[in-house]
Amino acid sequence: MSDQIITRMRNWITNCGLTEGARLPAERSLCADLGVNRTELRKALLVLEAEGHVTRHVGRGTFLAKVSKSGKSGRIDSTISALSESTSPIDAMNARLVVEPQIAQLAAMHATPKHLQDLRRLTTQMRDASTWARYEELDGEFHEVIADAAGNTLLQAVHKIINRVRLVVVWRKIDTTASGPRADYHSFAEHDAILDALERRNGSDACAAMRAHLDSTLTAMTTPHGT
Amino acid sequence: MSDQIITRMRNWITNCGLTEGARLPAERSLCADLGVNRTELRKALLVLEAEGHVTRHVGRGTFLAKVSKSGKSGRIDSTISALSESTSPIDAMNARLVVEPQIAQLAAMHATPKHLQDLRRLTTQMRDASTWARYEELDGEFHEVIADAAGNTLLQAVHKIINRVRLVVVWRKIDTTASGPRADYHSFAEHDAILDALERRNGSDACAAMRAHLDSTLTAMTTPHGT
DNA sequence: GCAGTCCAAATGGTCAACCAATTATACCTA
DNA sequence: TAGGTATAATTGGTTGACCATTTGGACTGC
Repeated sequence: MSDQIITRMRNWITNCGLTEGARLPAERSLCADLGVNRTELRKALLVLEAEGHVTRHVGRGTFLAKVSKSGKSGRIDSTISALSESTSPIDAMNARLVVEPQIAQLAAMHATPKHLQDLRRLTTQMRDASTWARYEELDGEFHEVIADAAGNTLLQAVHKIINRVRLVVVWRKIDTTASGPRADYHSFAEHDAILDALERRNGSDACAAMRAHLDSTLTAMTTPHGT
Repeated sequence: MSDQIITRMRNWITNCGLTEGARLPAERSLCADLGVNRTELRKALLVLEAEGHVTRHVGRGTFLAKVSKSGKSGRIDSTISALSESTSPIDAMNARLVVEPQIAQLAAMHATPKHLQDLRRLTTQMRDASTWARYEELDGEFHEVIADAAGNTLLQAVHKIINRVRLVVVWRKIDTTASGPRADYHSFAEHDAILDALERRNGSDACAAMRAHLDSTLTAMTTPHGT
């Protein structure tokens, strides 16, 4: 499919080290380098031209237009805003339930001492959080550290996307006037269980503990939060 | 300039009164209506396809895309090119192993008769594929239909991202000169097993069958492909 | 040495015939 | 009549030769 060629060309452009305004290799040599025929390459170039990334002139060649080499985060941002328009809160939580337990399982294998140390620090800080906003911030960091510990950059990115879509989609129902989580807040013990499994390098326990944690959160979210 | 044709096509689409999923006139008649030759029209259609506004199928025609999908794909593309720079082939396959089995499990619950019918058709077509490229295309569609059947737009998007990053990252090692998969190709039975579990609405079986399929593919990928 | 000219090579663009997939239709058989 | 099968028509996709433009160097004349 030519869709793939377009992606490869985008990739090539960002990696070829050419600055804006530079001339690309001729079509006939470029398609030999990439191992595709000229028609496929021209299809990709046409799309890139329509997007404004390159300009082409007969007899002269193809040139890079001014492409802002924005970092990954900016592009992920636009993905998130697009996805959040068509995702329901339930979908977001279910997606989290699909990915995070297995991320925890991988983290049990690959977590470094630094990761475990950070997680221990975070569990302590969460217990001391005086506001819900502060707690949420620490909780998000807790999950991000685990995703990082899994050692898979693609899964880490997926985790980031899912969680940020979730933050956009599920509106905070937490009473922001409250002072903070009580000492017996259920998530404390659940976080401890996850961390304990990670320290024991027990992947299946970590997976189960993470699933229990998310289930518990989902239940709390869908239940009216009276006492 | 073909830029103008693209604009005219955009206007034509918005004014023609066709609803989403409707079929456009055939290229040969459309380019007569618009007074342009087929090459120019096809350039415009290619851009519109890359933008996600239309989809095209050999022998069937060109169709207006679902509006929910339009606009997202282009942005997902840039996300993919960014991610593929920092993802290893092993990471890509592992990410697939994390997400797809559970997607299959959800699909067992939510698949519509239409989904199952499409999957049955695809399994047949894959057996008849005369080239590896054709088989890969159908296989990709098979997995996409399952992701769609899971009924979770966020998971579907995640699945799409992972698979397209994988396509960029793991370079095709398949001998493109070969005629196509043999009749006893292992994936045939594995696809059948997945489809069978989906038709029986058995989520755990579907999950296991998908995992077995991906494991098998991963093994084949990492093993030198002698006989 | 220099300006001008010409021409060949290289480049992106175009076209018509052909290919492959799909669908519609006619036809046959039970 | 129902259903299957072969066949033709339709559709989007591909290919290779060819076209139009630009560039750069060789050549010429002064």
